Amino acid sequence: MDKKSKSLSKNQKIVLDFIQKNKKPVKAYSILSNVQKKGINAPPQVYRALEKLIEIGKIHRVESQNSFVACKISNCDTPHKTVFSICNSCEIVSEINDPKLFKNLKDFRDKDGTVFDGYNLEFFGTCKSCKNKQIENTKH
Amino acid sequence: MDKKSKSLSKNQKIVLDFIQKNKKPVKAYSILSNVQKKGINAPPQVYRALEKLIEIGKIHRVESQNSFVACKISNCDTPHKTVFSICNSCEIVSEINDPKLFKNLKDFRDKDGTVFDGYNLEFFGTCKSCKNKQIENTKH
DNA sequence: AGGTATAGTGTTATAATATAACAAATTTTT
DNA sequence: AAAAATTTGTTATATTATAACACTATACCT
Repeated sequence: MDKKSKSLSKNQKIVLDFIQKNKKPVKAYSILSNVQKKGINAPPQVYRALEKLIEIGKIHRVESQNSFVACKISNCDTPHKTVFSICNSCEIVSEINDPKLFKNLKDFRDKDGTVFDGYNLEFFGTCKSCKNKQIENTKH
Repeated sequence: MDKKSKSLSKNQKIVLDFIQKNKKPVKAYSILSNVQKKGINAPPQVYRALEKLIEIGKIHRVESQNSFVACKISNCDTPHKTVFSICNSCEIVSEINDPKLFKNLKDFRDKDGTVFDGYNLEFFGTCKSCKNKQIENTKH
């Protein structure tokens, strides 16, 4: 049994469920309006669930978007160590799981030798699909 | 002459000046209240200046804090490629300029081979000074 | 099982962060 | 000097997030 899978509360389940259903990251108030039929009425209920879900690593916060996305890494035991690629055009976000990069970041320490508890890395660019669309549009 | 140093507008100078005076990152509304005596009256004036200063690389946005900090890298010609260390305790932010890490990030491409225009990396931990204070407090 | 500590809930109000929209002034380019 | 582009000043409002408080459910302990 996984220590982290203590079982979520009602609101935590509702919020996680909604986030997992979405391929793209979702915003807090979008979550709110989508789960009101399930009995979540006010922002603090959403933000509390988000806080907990982030803490246990089930979701991540995409800082540059103020949005939230489900962790895609199975059996994720490393909350607060995240790498994303973000398309500047369609804003789609993918979680990156690159062992070499992961190791580089994990082992990094600064000039003082400080070790870090966590990190968040966001790459920005144009995703393949958007790049293709741009090329389409160039053809007169 | 540097292409980027086109000369800043009045509000841009005022805002940059204030950010550069501060060792810690500053928040937009803190900037506003501190430059009101210089004739900047409303949020949009601050946010516009911030937007431009970020664009030209004079300042960076610390995403996890919604705050803004002057670029510490002399002759910075790489806006949107930033690495910070952030103390969880005192929230002080240092810009990291590590050639090896820089190269790793610059050269990184994802599974599709996509090259990225930029990135933002934020490391979280406890800075030396805060760690020392914690040890002090342990000594009954 | 009963007591108590911990975590979660529901609610109202409000704080903090950020942008839209528009008219006027300034600077840059031609 | 006219046209174009940028910056300004302003009001209003949108978006994101938290404080505070009373209450309820769950876990945990001997």
